[in-house]
Parts: sequence; structure tokens; C-alpha cells
Amino acid sequence: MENKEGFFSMVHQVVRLIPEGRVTSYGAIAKYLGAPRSARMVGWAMNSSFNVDNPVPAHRVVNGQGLLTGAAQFPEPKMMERLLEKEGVELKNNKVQNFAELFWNPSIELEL
DNA sequence: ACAATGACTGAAT
DNA sequence: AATTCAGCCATTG
Repeated sequence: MENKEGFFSMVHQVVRLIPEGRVTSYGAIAKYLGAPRSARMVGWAMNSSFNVDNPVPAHRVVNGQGLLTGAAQFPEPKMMERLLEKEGVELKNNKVQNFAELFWNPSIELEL
């Protein structure tokens, strides 16, 4: 499983840039990378993120609805909610409240 | 090499 | 509004 600097690294990097108390969606990242339809690959990249020596705040990445779909894949699902709440993100049944305001759009924040 | 799967999303029904 | 379908492409059996 050779590691080419491609989707993985890019996704990891973008996710790492997410400020505390902010969240983003897979689609937003994928779109920023130029693959608006490859949101799934972003999720896979996250899964790999646990395997690399790269601290990636995957807990700040949720689906387009602000739902913590990936919480179950964490080493400890509760960790995701806890981390988010700890950073000031309001959660409700694994869903991010005020998602629209907490949403961190790389295409805008980074403004290319 | 082929088939199935997956932390998604948007459109269609 | 809820469910289903199709596209996306890397990883795995």
C-alpha cells in the first residue's frame, strides 16, 4: 500500500486546518480538492488517518447534515462527541446544532 | 481481474 | 418528508 501524496494527504491537511469549534462536511473537502462527487474517498482518507502518524481531527468532519456519521468508526465513538462538545460544539443526538454557523468551508476560509 | 463495500451527496421517485 | 437510485473511486476479498 504505497503512499502517494494525493487524496489522502490533501484531505488530512485540509482537515487539520479546521479551527476548534468548527466543523465541515466531506463534500466540502472533496469539492475543495476538485472532486465534488468523491466525498466517499474523503471518508476513506479519514479511516486511513488513524493509520498514519498524522493527528487528524476527524471529529470535526461530519456529513452534509451535520450528523456524526463517522463516530462509530472512531477508536471510541464517544470520543467524537466529547471532543466536539469540548470544543464548544453543541450536539444533539450525534447531530451538530448550529451547523450552518459552525460550518467551515475551506473554499471560503482558505479563499484559494 | 471482477465484485462488493464504504465516515457521502444530490437528484429522482 | 422519506426512501431509493445513481455517481464517485480507492480498498479489500
